[in-house]
Amino acid sequence: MRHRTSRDIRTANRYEVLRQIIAQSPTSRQELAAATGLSLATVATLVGELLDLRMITEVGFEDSAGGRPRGLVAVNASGGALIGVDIAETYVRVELFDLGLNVLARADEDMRPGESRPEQVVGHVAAAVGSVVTQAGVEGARVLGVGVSVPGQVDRDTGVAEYAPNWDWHDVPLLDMLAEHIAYPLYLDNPLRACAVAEQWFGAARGRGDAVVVNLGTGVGAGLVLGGGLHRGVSNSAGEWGHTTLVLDGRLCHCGNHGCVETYVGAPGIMLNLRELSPKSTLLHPEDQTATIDALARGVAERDPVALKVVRDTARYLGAGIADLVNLFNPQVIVLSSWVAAALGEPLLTEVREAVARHALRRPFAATEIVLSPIPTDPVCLGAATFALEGALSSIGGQRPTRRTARSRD
Amino acid sequence: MRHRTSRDIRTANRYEVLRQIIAQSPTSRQELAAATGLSLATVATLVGELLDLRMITEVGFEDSAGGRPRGLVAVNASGGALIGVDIAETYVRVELFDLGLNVLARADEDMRPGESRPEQVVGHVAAAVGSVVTQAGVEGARVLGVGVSVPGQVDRDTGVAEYAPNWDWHDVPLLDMLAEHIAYPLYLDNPLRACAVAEQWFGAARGRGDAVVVNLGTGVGAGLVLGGGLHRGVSNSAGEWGHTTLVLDGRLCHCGNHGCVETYVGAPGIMLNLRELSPKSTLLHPEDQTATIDALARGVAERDPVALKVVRDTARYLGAGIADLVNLFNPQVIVLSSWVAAALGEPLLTEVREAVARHALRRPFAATEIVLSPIPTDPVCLGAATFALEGALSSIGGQRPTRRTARSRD
DNA sequence: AGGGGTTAGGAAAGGGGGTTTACAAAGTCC
DNA sequence: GGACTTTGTAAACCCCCTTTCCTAACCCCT
Repeated sequence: MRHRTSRDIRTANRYEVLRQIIAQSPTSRQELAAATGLSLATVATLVGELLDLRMITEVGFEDSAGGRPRGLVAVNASGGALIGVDIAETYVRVELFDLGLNVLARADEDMRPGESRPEQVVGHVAAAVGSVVTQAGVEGARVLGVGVSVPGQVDRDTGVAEYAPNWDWHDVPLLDMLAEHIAYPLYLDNPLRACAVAEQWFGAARGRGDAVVVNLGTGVGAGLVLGGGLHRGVSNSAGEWGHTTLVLDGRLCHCGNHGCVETYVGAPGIMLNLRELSPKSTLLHPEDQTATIDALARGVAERDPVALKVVRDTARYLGAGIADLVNLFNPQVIVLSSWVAAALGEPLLTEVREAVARHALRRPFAATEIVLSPIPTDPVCLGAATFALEGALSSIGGQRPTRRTARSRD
Repeated sequence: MRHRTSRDIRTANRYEVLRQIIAQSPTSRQELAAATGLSLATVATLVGELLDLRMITEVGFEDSAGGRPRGLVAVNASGGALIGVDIAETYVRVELFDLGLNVLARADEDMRPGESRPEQVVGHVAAAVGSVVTQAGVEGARVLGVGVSVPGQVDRDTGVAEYAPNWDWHDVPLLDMLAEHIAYPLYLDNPLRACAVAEQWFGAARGRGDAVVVNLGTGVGAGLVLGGGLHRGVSNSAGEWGHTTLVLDGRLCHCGNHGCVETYVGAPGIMLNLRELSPKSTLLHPEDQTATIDALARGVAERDPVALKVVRDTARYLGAGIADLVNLFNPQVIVLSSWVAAALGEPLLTEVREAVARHALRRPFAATEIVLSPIPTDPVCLGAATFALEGALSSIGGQRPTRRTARSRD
């Protein structure tokens, strides 16, 4: 249990100020102070730091009520680039962002079922990272860092993928291997936490002390934002909500247990819900999760009774599971994220809200918002890039206090 | 989302030092520095503060390896008194502690089923508090504070019991009402968090950053110690684990939901497990939870097959539920607390460990210890008193720096 | 008995951090 | 052009922790 130091306070405040600037660009120091609750002096110092780092720039002035005009600052989009890497079971996706977190370039690499050796995956990642840097035409020096998300349990400090169930990896020194191909600072974590941090910085969890980001994809999990920070647990594997028991002695899960949430609301689980209801439905595309979920979404839009029923059943399971999260964590907001949530959208959300209302305790439920993720792009890449951003912001504390040298503002 | 300030660091360190002193009295500054990871200078300042407050005293010297002997400090048991109040459905229990957290006096007041009005409860509390102060013969001035635990949802800042399901209280200004009868500083919270804080200070969660305290009584809940602090949630109702769904469409719970954990592993749930297995068992004492649980415990000790089976069944439910906690929180330790856990003891623990092993993910499970609470007395009273202790320690930050006046050591 | 070695603990200096206060800068209004 | 307003920086201050220096207190050895 490491001690909290005053430096942590500084880092947290730096995060908060930059978050706020990214969220609302351009903005004034006054507004930042009001939004963050910090004093004007502190905001001014932090803004000065960020200006020195060229992460933001002064962009003009705003009339004040009869006095000196407010100076405005905005993200300096071209002040650097961040790269997010989403390693999944069947593909590697890499996105390059500017500092406004806009996607400048993207590269996808498909991985064949056989390609599961770490060396092969590392090769794909290196190729894709090289590709986005070339595409975006940024000089390498401007890349502030590369965040890598890999499913499973990782040690973010040593950069080791301790356990990745997809490929049966054990203690793969992924970051060291990548470092041989990639010269930028590297950061490792898993998709659950990537999505959580993306919501915390840019999504529905912004400014919320306690939030749970529910990830609905092929697998299912929850990213926990508690007390303003990511909760990681003692071995960095907190948030394994997908293997929570929802139905005692229920469906068999690949984890060996029965009745896991994932077997009912993960994409394969939803397919099973559909198959059990209507084995011959045309909505069902065996062997293709994405197609099936998309077909369901279209079906719901067209008021197809089978699709409606499947979504309702799924929402019922999901609602019971989310109600548990509401009761346990009493968060301000629960965010539904990842591709299944994005595909099924509002209809799912509505049903889920009703189901949660039935299962959760009244008062905690009343305190909790349930929303869809407002993030339009791949949240895993964005979150991974955010790890790189956080890394860049933390490391500046380490070096000397960056004495501001005569910064002219004309 | 309030900001963290440098004062919070000080308070946390103060807690840690005093915790350590209470745990191991007498002790030296050197040992404290090693145990807390703080510098010697900081430890010395904090120890000085506590000496000034008369919470600890210098008690002698210890030989060092050939140099100046180490000064030893110990809790000054008679330096003050703390009172913990445990308000439950059918009784009010009040205990008075010295600063070593030893029980000096105890008072129990039974409440008849009809007596549910706040005024009546307040009357009982006031009477019992008066009683323990008289019994212990301490001067009133030495009482540092009174911690009150009431089941349900409370607002600890305003001292309002927002919702107490036992008596259908809504927004009762409990602390204001008590303040008319009790002149000491008052602190309000609920039994879940009281047990958690008791474990954090004096029990199995000491020194652990992440711990879950599972409360097994008539009701069931979990106190969450995350990142070294209590997690309260946005409306101070985090930890309502008892109403987590364990069996979809299972037993009806008084909360209106089906299949809640509480209906299987709360005392009434265990009685139902017994009744379903063997309706005419002599172990069953209808209308008397305590007697039934005690009978079960004796039955297990005597290898009664029915008792063994009931405990095994209960442990199976409990294990599935606790496995969810292991997966979600990835804590260092899970503590089983409250009277049902104490009564069923080791046999329950053994079965629970096996059941959790079957349900939880392998790696998080390997990182988590599961233990019985080592606290021998009523953990709720102890925890409530601890709230008063924490209050006394926090408030000293507010006043002036207590300039140390010539403290002679002869 | 008196010095040298060793360890404990206090006092002062130093480096972070945040806030308050004072003041210069840059406008508006009369 | 002067008075008023508002912004933003600089300086002073308080809090916190650590490092460094020095004295206190004890041991051992001569």
